[in-house]
Amino acid sequence: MGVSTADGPTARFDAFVASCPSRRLLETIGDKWASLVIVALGLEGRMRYSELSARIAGVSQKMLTQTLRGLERDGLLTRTVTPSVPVRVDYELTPLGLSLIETLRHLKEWAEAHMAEVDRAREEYDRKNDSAGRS
Amino acid sequence: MGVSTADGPTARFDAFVASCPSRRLLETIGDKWASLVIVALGLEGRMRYSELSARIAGVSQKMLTQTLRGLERDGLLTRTVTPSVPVRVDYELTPLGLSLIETLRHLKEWAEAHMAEVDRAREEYDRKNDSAGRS
DNA sequence: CTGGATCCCCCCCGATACTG
DNA sequence: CAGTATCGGGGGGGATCCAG
Repeated sequence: MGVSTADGPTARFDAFVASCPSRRLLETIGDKWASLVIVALGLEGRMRYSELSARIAGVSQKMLTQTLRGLERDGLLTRTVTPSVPVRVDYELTPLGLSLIETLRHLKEWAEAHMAEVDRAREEYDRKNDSAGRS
Repeated sequence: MGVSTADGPTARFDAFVASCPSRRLLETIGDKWASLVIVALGLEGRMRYSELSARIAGVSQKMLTQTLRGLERDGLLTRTVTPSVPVRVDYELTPLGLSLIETLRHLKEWAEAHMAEVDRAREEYDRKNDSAGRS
């Protein structure tokens, strides 16, 4: 709140309001671990907590759990507890989560097509600012 | 380091390595202000620093400058200084930056089509955990 | 007008220890 | 096996002042 005092003619394009769907989506999948969890589940189908933990190298228990809770809350995946000993918990994408994978593929395609350009731009930019510097 | 000791058969899918293009792209556009700058420039074409500052409500000078530098480094936009008094600086998307807008549109489309579902899922999730809570 | 420099707070996140 | 609770460091990012 505070960004847009009125919902009327003040907001010309909604992309700049916090409630804009696109921005909220970016906050979700822009999350480092969230997208990895989604991709992993998209590839493997259904995974246990320990499988996810092993698959996504570098994630801590805390972040994995936190990420899974968030995605479950968003309705992107389901959490299934099998009350055995020891407990078994499985995670699986919902149809909603599966549909998101299509979108992630578009991102992947752009990245694979253009990230090399980004690399070159970075090298050039860094080279200019490392040696010659400013002014 | 430590994530992938070997580049050989250890890494089965590159999406989980930090150098994966998709992940790097997500780090870029997942940045709160970066995507807003890109969208703004995509709509308006060419904008001055002050125009961007006014257009993207809530961004601080520091973050705006920092974001612009990052995007310039990535080759997504150009920075043009007109040495008048006072100085005038214009920002404009490069062809590379323009191509990224197409990708952002896919995100937008998914968001507009499905974010309502996410909202419903959240409400339901919160309602269940606010009242009944945990066992 | 554009933005660099500095201070500083907050929150994210990793590490560790403990529970069912 | 699958978490929760807690502590603490580090960095993101806002506010402010200053420079070109």
